[in-house]
Amino acid sequence: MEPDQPYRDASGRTLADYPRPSVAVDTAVLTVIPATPGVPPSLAVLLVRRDPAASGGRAGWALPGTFLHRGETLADAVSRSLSVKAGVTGRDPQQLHVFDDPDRDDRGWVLSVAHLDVLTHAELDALRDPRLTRLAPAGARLRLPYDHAAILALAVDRLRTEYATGADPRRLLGAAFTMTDLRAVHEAVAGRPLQKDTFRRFMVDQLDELAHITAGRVGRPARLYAHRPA
Amino acid sequence: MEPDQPYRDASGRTLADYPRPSVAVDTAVLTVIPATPGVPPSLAVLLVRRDPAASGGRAGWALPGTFLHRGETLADAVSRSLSVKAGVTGRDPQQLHVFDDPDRDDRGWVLSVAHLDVLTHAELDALRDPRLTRLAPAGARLRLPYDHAAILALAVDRLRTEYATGADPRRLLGAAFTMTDLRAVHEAVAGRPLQKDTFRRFMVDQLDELAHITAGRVGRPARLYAHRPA
DNA sequence: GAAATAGTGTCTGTAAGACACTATCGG
DNA sequence: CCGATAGTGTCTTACAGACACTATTTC
Repeated sequence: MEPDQPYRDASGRTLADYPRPSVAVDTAVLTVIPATPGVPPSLAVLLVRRDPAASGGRAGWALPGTFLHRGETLADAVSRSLSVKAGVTGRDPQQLHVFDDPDRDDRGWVLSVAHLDVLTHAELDALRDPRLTRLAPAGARLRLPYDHAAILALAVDRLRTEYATGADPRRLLGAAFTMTDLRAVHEAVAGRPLQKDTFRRFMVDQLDELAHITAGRVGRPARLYAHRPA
Repeated sequence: MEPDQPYRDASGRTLADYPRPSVAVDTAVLTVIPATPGVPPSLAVLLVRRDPAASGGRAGWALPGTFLHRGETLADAVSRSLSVKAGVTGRDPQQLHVFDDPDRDDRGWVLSVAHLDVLTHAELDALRDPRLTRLAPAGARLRLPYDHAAILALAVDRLRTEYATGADPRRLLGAAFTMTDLRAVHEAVAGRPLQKDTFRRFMVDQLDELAHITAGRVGRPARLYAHRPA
């Protein structure tokens, strides 16, 4: 990837002659676990077992991460780390922040670019390796190494901001859903109950109204909606 | 800075045995140039002369930037680049985004962390070296190298978002100012005129009302306000 | 008084929060 | 009919946008 005639500065040195940091990516993969009878849906984060060699022999759980390889973009590295460490294919990782404390990693000088990615629970549970990964409640104060607790907090905050502005912007719901389904997802992200009527009025004109109606369940059937193509 | 017993991974290699990118910082330093008779205040960005050696002999202007040195935080590197390249002391640089295209810099593999910093025109004009720097209108489509046009656009957007939420959050105004002064600054940042009455009603209860009044000028004297201590 | 600038009264439209009501199903 | 869930009517409050008015100065 280096040019044949590497660039040399005024003192005749190339970029490689100056000290460079290692650059890592760490990703908070968030999802919404669907409701089960009696349990509301909840926001969860994907954790992977820490490499014992990299963590000084200590066990534990951490956000998936990896070092950036030559020729890769950060998004590539995020996808690779999810694929290798969790068996999961990422969708659209989004940068959050660079953690840059020179002493944050005792292995050396390591910058970490924090990312957020969002997957449906179906994708995540079908793909992830249960021996290497677990899902933990994203709202809880988890004990995580490095800056991972801060990354998680940033990621949840970012996702909440996104979900406050529109209808399921990360497409966690499928092709057809009821207003109650949509509200349940938004409540899981927000971490608090939302008003039924206000919520509906805000969302209804951002969605396509389908002709179909739910049937077979208790209570009045619900209208079905779909995401607007946009 | 390296520990005496460097960390070795499963294959016995240290972090330094893997390829690492160079990491740069580039900063959009924004300011508001005060009104002169007949000319409204305007948002401006600080540009520095490009190092001809680094730009293949081509002249031109760019955002100030530098490479990250060992032991430095990104904010440190931003401050250093402003100090060395422009003679300016930065205040509170804020990360915007990491530009990570592996081919974005023809000198090699260089990541750039874009930053925003904001200074008063007084600070900037007292400190900056006019032979090395100029102020350019931040709204214009400037021809800038690398991703600098994108960085500038991100920086302006971020500043607009900040100024939409409160009264002069970056403290571009001094200890006492009129509502018209405040509105002029917000209009320069927003890049469009704002309603006099709506603006006042939104701002007035975020400020401390001073006892003093302007005098000596044409028209009704104006009440003076100060930033609330926060 | 005229020009200029500062500041306010008030109407309209929109939207959130809150509450209670109506609608339509299964059993 | 009852229980359960879906969906709406409507009141209150708040606030942005818009317009026109009043207030206080210099000349």
